[in-house]
Amino acid sequence: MALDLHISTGSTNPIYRQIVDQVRRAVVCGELAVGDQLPSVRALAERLLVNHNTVAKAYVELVRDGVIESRHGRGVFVAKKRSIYTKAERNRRLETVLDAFVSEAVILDFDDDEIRRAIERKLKELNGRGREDGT
Amino acid sequence: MALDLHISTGSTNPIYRQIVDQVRRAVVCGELAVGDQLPSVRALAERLLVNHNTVAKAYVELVRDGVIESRHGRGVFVAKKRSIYTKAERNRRLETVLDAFVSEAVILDFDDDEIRRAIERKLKELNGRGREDGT
Amino acid sequence: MALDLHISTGSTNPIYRQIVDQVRRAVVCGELAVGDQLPSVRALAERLLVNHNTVAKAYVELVRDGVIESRHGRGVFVAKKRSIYTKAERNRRLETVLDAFVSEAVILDFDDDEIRRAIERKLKELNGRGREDGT
Amino acid sequence: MALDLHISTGSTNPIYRQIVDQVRRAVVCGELAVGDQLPSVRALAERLLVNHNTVAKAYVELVRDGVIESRHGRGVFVAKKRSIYTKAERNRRLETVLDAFVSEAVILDFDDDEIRRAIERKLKELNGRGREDGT
DNA sequence: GTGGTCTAGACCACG
DNA sequence: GTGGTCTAGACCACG
Repeated sequence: MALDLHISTGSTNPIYRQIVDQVRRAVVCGELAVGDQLPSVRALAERLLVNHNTVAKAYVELVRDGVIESRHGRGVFVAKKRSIYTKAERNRRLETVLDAFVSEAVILDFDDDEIRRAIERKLKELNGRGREDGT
Repeated sequence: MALDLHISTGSTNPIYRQIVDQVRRAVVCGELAVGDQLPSVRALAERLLVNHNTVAKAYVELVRDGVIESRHGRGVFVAKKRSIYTKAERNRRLETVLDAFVSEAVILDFDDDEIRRAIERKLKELNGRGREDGT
Repeated sequence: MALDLHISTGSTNPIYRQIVDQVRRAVVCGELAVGDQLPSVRALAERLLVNHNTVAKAYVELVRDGVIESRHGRGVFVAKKRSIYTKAERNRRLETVLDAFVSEAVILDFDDDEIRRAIERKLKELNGRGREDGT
Repeated sequence: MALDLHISTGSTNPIYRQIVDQVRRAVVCGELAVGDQLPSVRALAERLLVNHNTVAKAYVELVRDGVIESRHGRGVFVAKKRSIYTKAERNRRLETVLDAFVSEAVILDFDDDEIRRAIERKLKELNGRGREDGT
């Protein structure tokens, strides 16, 4: 299955962030499996109509987080999953995105049950797409 | 109940964003009712020890989004609630932050139950601060 | 004490790496204490005669590793020390630099005792310069 | 004893570097004696499943550093040991990798004893592979 | 003034 | 052909 990325230039979210997030999501969903090769920096840049440095920046961040690995001269591949961060650091990072999510939901005037249902829907969606539980 | 804001300078979240979010949340939670007066730009800046341009920027955004309104020469007040976003737009915005949250959580290797518990904890935390359920 | 950095353009080590390494070393040695401000991206770039993007790249990496933190519009500061990486990840990273060190030493024909003495000398040097043990 | 090389494609260390380092170490450790013949570029490339240009590049570097010598039409042999670097240069090079190693270890929050133990472990590992102490 | 992002284009290292 | 680094220069967000 070809990696399907789309970036929005009008967003406050920088382009390289959008790439990072979408690749991570593809890995989480099982669209990309361990060992799969990603498009080359230049090929992806051309496809997304962005500068190659922007793609490279996204790939560097993904490498640093252990999601992908770069084999010199050969390309970029999905890495074997490994735990990089301490429990404290993982909690710190979870808190950041949790805050962003719940605040935005509350500001948009969704109530607690709507938030719960949204979460359940999304978890089901992910589990359905190739993620074996007990991962 | 006086508006209780606290900003953190070390955060990646810009200060003006923190102000906007906390005011919005206070309105949603009922800590601030329609017609309540907010502190003046300069008073709030002084209290929070931030630049007054930063507070002004936050207020501009809140006015633009219809949360507060400025009455010339009198001050800034909580506006009558009006829905700005269509249902579809609200859902679209929720989906964005929901995706960001759940995929980050999964990448960080939290399982479904940990995610649910994190959500419950955060909701409880918010409800504790004056928000009655079903608000 | 002003931060004293020097980069060598002829090295195989990229410029941004040299900056990262030297800042880390300065933090380790106590030349930079928690809360100290680093030179601005542009000021440092000018001083080192390199492009500001190169300095920015170094700072981004230091932020990602939790060594420094960026306060928007104010500058970059030495962060409070926190453990980010798991034991396994720390070991993995140690192994990489350990291999590089010992291989090079062996290739240069230093014997085991010379290597031990070099390590002792360096540890003493670091402990003498503001690093309290039990850190 | 046949030259025992193993390269890891996933490493950040380029393949040609891995070959260079391992050959040098084999010479230092006595696994390869003066006058011993090395496998041909193509034979080694085939054995290691790498591009022959990669092996050639490694051999060029080893020749340049005086570790091996190529006898036209006959093959590649371990050269008579000669010191290329002055004492000062050897110390300078050791200092560079020593700094990199110790400061990374300290940043990763390993204490002095852990560093010592890591060194001992690595030295033992190397000595186990045919290097007699005092070599 | 501060850092962050992006582009266009170049050159290098590796295989 | 692959990724990595760097420059010069631009524009944006924040305070």
